[in-house]
Amino acid sequence: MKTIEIKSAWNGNSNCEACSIRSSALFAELNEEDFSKIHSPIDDLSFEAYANIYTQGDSSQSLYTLREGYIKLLHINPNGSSRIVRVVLPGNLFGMEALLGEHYEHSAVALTNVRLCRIPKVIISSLGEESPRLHRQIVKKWGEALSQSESWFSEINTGRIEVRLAHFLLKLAKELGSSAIAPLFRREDMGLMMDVKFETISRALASMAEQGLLTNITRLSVQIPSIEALRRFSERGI
Amino acid sequence: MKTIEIKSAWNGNSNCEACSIRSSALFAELNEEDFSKIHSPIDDLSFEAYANIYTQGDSSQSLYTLREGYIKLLHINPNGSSRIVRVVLPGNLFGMEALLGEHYEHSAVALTNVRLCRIPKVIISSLGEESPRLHRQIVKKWGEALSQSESWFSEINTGRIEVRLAHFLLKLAKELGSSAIAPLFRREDMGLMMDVKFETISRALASMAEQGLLTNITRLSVQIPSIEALRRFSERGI
DNA sequence: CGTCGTCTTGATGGGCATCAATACGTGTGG
DNA sequence: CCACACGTATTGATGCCCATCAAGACGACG
Repeated sequence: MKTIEIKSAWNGNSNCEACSIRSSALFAELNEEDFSKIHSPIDDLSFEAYANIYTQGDSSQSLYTLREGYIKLLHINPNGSSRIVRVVLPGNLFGMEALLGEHYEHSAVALTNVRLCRIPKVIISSLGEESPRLHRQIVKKWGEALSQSESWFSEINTGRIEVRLAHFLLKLAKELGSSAIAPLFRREDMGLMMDVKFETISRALASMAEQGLLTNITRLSVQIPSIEALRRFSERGI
Repeated sequence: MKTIEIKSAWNGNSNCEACSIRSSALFAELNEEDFSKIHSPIDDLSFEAYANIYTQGDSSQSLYTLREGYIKLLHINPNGSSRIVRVVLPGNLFGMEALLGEHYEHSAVALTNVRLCRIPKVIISSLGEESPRLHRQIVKKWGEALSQSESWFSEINTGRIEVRLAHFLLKLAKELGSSAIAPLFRREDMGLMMDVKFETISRALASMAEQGLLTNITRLSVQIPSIEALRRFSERGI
């Protein structure tokens, strides 16, 4: 039996006022006076790919904002099967259930190396008493999460697998002129997101490469020679 | 060509302080003083089954709480296909995107005859300035919506269709001792929720009746002779 | 270089889509 | 009140897409 080592690192306490992603993060609307009211430490943490951030059912003491990398949120069903309910992108908030209940309602696992900020929920509740701005921002971020979760499922889980994969890639692609590069994850993870088996993901990628929609498929990324062509494919299935 | 008549009725302005579902609704935490600050009218409306409440892309001026009946929220994809992203149950809040942006991000359509309250968003923003209680309640309701949406998809969209249908029925069933009765909707709507065609829903219902899991299937409802048996089936697929 | 985990590719079978025909229910008009 | 039309639900036949089982390739790492 092998011990599973979860690798993480503490990068210090966050300086939120100077944070590079502050404009897109939770504390965007806070001013200097608000920051002076933050006393509990906000930790800046790094995790390696596949590390566990928290597990469904854990006592929820903090919520998080993702700075770099990708995270999957998975819901584990009573029968043991699991399903990826959301992919967290940089700038997104996750673990907000901490504010409501005592336990996380899903597990958060790193898909890549990640860097994130851990915000103790006591900060939110104490600061929330005094700062309507913070509450507004939470409502806004939360709403974005809901709407991303809904459109994620709607677009990633309808139609033939190749079409779904096209939507998935378009959501994550970083444009470089008319072409682009999109990250890939473990085929099994991608299968959980789109509700197919990993072999099917593999076949779909190969088939789309044959059609000229994708090139240069590796474990971790894929090139999209023409975003326009892929978008047409995703909309019309051609 | 036939004109489609959308039938709705105005039941008057809501008296939120005396509302029967107030404890589970948005204004649960407000006190008398807060209510005195509400000036815009909150309408109490009724819609017939299949009526449109609002449409994706409409200018969003209000959010809603459902009092009676069921509502489907559908997301319409760029390619024209649509998918039910959430089913709204009595006491739930919907249309919260109104607070964030200028347009609704999905359409809301009545599955049955419904009764609901329409809350202009100006109430929330003006009241929100002064009442942290209301903001807390919005965050809470919104979080419930997110978590329902996630668990909805996770449990209703994994596995064989009969298993998914079992989860669906268990979520909506009203217990009567050891048996129960669950509402059904149009087969096409149910198909959109579980991502199958309406014929498949029909076949699944028939097959589960043959197995003794369901009896008395009609257009609008179905009897569950043993909730326990259905739950075992939903968890183990037997 | 060998092992292990992951990815790819092949063969077969099952579940759902699709097309089609029929049955049921509700409302309309004769 | 019955006949008919229309929307919805059921049931059947066929084919496609994906799951499953299996074997082999590739890459990372000790």
